[in-house]
Amino acid sequence: MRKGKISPAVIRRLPRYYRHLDDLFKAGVVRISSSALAGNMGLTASQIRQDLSCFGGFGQQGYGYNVERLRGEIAEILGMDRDHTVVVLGVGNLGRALLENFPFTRYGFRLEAAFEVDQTLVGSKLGGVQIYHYDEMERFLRTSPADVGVLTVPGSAAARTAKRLAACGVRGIWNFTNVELPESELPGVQVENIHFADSLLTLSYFISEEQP
Amino acid sequence: MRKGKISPAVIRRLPRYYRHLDDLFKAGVVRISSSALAGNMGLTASQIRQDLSCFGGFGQQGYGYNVERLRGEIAEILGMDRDHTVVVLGVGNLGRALLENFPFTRYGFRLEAAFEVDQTLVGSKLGGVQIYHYDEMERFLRTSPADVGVLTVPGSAAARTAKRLAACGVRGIWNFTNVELPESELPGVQVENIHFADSLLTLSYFISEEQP
DNA sequence: TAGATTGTTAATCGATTAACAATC
DNA sequence: TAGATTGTTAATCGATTAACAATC
Repeated sequence: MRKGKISPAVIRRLPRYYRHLDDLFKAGVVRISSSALAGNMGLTASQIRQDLSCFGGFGQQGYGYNVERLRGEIAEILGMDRDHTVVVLGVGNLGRALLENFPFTRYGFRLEAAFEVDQTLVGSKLGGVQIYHYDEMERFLRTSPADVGVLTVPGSAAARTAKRLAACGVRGIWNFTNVELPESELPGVQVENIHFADSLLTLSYFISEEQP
Repeated sequence: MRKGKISPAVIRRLPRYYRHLDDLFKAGVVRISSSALAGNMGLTASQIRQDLSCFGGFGQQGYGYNVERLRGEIAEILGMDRDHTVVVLGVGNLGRALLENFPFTRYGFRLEAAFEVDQTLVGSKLGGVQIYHYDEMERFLRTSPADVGVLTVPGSAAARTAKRLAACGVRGIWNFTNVELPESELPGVQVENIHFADSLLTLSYFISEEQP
């Protein structure tokens, strides 16, 4: 289905396509043309057709795209059907926010466990997820390997936690710390960063620029 | 100092430059060459020189860049010296995480207030910030305008809260909801999104791809 | 059939890399 | 001075847009 190497620019747009198609699907829309979707998303019709054609011909001349089918195809391309497993490292406010509110299952992830140093939290559950002591990580992952580790530890613990996760065989790290992880020391591990500070500073730039 | 229009690609890299230069500065490094910084950051020296030259000649032939000066210049370009004001909308787990843990001041933002519908929180403080009722927003912002609103409300309240913020004259919205804000209805407001789901799905793509 | 809309090829635009003269 | 390193111009690469034949 996939035709050769997909460009990073296209990949970064896929989740957004999925989100819009899911909204359309839930709204009962059956078909959509590239130009209607483009209007929706603030892209050009040309770009949408170009992007989707990387993966195969999902549309039909004179008709457009079937919303449900296209949504399903993109879900599959994104790996949402693979039942990935995930563990959370660090149950501070942010870890807690993710455990209690983020709909991992909606995106094909199964939340297996959380790890935390604070003994008052160890042994309890949050969002239905068992919290173990941070040092139980290796033992736990030996018997129940996880695909992804969510890094919500303090910045000072980020690099070494990442290395321990890599040693435990995770294939992805979802990094919420404002620390740049040394990818050279994390072979075979995909790192996806959510850098709050970078995002806020980008906003700062734009609001400063418009009012010099 | 700024030379013409700066490309989006460059702007997105500026916070990362700042972060690395800040680390170097704190580590006591006085000067750095474009190629050393490039090695650090996983970019090319050429790109760094090209990027920085958008804003003027901060370097010196045969020497490189003075870390403290360059850090300061980038801080200024990003508007970190402008004492922006910010309010938080919605004090769930995520709002709380930001109030208690995110170092707004380090990035030049002054946290003025938070707004929440839950009466049990209204009137208390979190991270030193007063929590008002959600409906006090207009009254509060009339007397103390804010530059940025942080959107940590439930998705269902996102669009209408954004519109109210825009009507109150904020110039930026830092959007943590997984909802696409209708920018056409937010004239003059810069929106910067942190879409957790998009980020996780990107990671999902990469770990699924490498193991087909 | 006629109208609509795709998938794809070609043209344009923007971003990155390479090269090098200028100069500290 | 000699060595290092910038800022900038030119070359390459990648991504977006335009155009249109194919076809539902």
